[in-house]
Amino acid sequence: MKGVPQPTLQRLVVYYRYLKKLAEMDEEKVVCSKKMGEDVGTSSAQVRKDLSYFGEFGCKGVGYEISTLMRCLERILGVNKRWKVVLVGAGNLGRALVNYQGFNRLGIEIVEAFDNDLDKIGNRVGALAVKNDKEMEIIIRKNNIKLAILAVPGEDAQQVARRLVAAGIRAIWNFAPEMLRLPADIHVYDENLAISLVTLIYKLNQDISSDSVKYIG
Amino acid sequence: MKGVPQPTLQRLVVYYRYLKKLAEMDEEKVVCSKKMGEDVGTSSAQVRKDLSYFGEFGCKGVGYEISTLMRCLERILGVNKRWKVVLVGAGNLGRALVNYQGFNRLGIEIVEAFDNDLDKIGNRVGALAVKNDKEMEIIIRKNNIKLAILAVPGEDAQQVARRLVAAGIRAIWNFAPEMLRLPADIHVYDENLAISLVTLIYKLNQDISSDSVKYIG
DNA sequence: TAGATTGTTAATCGATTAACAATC
DNA sequence: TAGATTGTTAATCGATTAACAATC
Repeated sequence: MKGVPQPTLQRLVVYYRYLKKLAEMDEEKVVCSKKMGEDVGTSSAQVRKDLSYFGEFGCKGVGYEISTLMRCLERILGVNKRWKVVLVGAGNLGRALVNYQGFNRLGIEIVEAFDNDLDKIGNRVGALAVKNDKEMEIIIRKNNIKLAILAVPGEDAQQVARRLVAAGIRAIWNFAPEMLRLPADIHVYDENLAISLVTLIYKLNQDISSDSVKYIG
Repeated sequence: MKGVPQPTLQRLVVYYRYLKKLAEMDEEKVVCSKKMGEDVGTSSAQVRKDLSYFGEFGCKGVGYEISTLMRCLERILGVNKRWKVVLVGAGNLGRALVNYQGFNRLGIEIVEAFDNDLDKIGNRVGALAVKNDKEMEIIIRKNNIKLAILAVPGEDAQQVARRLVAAGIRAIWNFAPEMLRLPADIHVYDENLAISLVTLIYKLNQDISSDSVKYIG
């Protein structure tokens, strides 16, 4: 149950969503790794290998029972439970995340939103009212919240992150373009939108450069 | 210039942002790979290796001239040019992306926003007015736009993506939780927010499970 | 039984790390 | 010159792929 590669974990989420869709369509009871792989864009060997980190879920010569595997993945990933989450930073991105559908389906519930901007405090964001971030620590402690979404400006990120950890937060989904320096046992996922975008621009730019080489040479 | 690992590319963006900050602070003219690595959370060997894919930028015994390396990375990544981008899907996420600062700094300019929802068409999103997606193809062609942000519901994603490609789009930043099936020469970056979040939940859940083992055993 | 498909082992591939000669 | 640091080569590590025995 330890040493699961990060790529495997990410594919597991994809498998889970795929199985959920299959289950909704309700056409087949069983799916094999070959079909799964083709449908989600990987190989059958990869699918079997990924699952093998967690146990045996299939039936040789037959495949995987869709509903069973789905529920197993649900438990493995932890999305069978409900998770309370706080948002810090009620800017454009933060507001979009609160309103984003699809988190609910994964058992995520954003229960509070905080900001330090007096103009934002009190505003509605989805079903929430933005609260003063001074209340942050108390509310996080009282509700025993472990997961936070950090969507504050880069220059505030480190300081806010430390406050979150001091208040009992154990995992941070970080949208600020800053390296957070936190205790090693705090889980951080850096969601760096600029990185994603620039890798696309790089490839686009490569194409164009090699095109012009064609014209010259 | 080919065969650059994706992780290298992503770190290059981090180095670039780091150097920009150093340049703004204007304290040192030169930085060495050791300091760079420590400050951005990797090793000096990794920094040198990453750069070596593109040439020689340093001075043995000295380090890298900050402003020079910055400009080199700018050109390598393609962010020295301005890139026109269209947004398709003016929901919460799409609107947040249009308003997101930080893209501008990377030379990205979102020049049009489209939607098929009559309630959204005509609304302002940042400085843009949302247009009917029926006009999409014509406008993309006319302005010779190569990059699109796809923020439509999952069920529409495949069909919209095909239309974008037919209109001349060469790279898609895909926020829809769908595998796009497109010609191999189209660049797609899947930005899957659910995947990121679930990997955090998995780790959080692991912690909690092993905690309870502690109490039992 | 014959055909299909799993779970796993071994082989391959690719990225990271360590070490060091070159040289400022 | 002595100390520092690059760029690169070789060693290591980790993930993917291929192959196949087990078995439904």
